[in-house]
Amino acid sequence: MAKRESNVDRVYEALRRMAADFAFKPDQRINESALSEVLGASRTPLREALNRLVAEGFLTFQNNRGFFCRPLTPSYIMDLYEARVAVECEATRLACTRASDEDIAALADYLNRMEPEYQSATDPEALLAMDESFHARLAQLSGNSELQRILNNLNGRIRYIRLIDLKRLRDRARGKAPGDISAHRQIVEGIAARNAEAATAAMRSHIEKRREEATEAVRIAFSQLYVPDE
Amino acid sequence: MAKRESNVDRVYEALRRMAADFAFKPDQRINESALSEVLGASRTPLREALNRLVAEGFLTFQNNRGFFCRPLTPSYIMDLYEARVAVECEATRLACTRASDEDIAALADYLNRMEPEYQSATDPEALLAMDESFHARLAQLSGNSELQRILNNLNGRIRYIRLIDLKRLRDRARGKAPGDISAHRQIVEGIAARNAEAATAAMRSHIEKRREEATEAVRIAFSQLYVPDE
DNA sequence: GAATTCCAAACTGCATACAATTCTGACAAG
DNA sequence: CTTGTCAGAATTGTATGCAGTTTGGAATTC
Repeated sequence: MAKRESNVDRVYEALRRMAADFAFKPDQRINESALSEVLGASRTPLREALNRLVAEGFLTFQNNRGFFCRPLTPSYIMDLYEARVAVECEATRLACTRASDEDIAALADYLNRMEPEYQSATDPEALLAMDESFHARLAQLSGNSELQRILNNLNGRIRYIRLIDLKRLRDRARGKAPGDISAHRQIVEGIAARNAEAATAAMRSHIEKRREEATEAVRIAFSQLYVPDE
Repeated sequence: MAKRESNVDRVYEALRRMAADFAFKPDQRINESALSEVLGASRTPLREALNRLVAEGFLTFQNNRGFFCRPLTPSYIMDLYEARVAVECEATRLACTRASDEDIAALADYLNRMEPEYQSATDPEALLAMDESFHARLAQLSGNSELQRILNNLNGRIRYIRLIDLKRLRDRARGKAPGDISAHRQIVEGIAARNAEAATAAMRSHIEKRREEATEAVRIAFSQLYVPDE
């Protein structure tokens, strides 16, 4: 009887996904009327959802001109990766002093259970889902919900680029596992040993390795976004 | 002729300030009609602004029940302080390798010029403004606008507690300067020496010293918010 | 041909109206 | 005294309409 989810929430979820996937091209202007028809809602709830996404950095807004997709530039993506370093390293540090042995063991266990799938999966979407899931679980060990919240936001905006990055890893190293689970394992070992320096160093180098590919990944992103096929 | 600022923006700014100052009491339900009259706008732009603030963590939202002020608990405030550590330490680290000598000198200079005012000021609002300004400038030196954005958001939500904290410092140490500018100076010196370890360590201990007071500050916050006078 | 002006069409900004849901408190039953 | 129920009041959810602004391109000028 009671509607569990409002129209705004539904529209918001749909838009977040679209914005994350760059269904709106970088800097593209968004037509409210057209979009409201596609989403089956009037402009009022649509605009409420759009405003949330502006506040989260997925979209931008200009007075009397409406909503636009966020830009896509190497420096923007670098900023996001650097912010991830900030958030995830601190989360790792906190996990070292705060997480229970059981919770750490559970994360290590998760890594072990996932490994076969990790090794065999070739679908970048699946790989990314597992990767994000690991990082999210780790952030949970920090016990800090703000860090988790920020990380979730950063992940949404960086997702498209990480997907490209994973695709490249797969294509470059045929036969080798694209997801370097060893880096994840190293981080968890550091936490298990309650060695904050080792754990954060591992996390930092893990993320920064990906960051270095950002410029190239952005270039590929543009070619994908503006070329009709595949 | 052209309106520079939309109604939504004006309402948003007003609401952000109100939310930061806990003009809405923690967990208090917000009445849209009443608020729209106070702010001189209809519910449509009001709700758009409210949605932005939900996305930024200043407010919460429940379906069919409307908007509520964010809660105020020690653990929530601790989380915010810890997130500040994450963001500001990484910003400091980046500043060490990235900021120009001139920019670092300018920050040191700002600190010197502010010192007399810092020492003499007793108004917590003024002290906090200077403190926030220093931290914002430092974040600028990182060259990372995401870190700046996140810091700005955290500062807004933690502001009320920091204000109380400064008031306590002033009242406890009569005659002594409440703003310990020495900590700030130490951070800048670390950056000037391009010594990331020293600079981030100074930043970390600076913020964590404040964090330790959080529980007590929250207690005071509640007594202020729910007692008529003072 | 390039730059400028101007107008109609398209779009955004916002108030309002009404439907849907939740809240309040009076009353009844246990 | 507590719990349950129910109708009316209050509040939120969303569609719609219109005013104000921007946009795109035809007409005009240099």
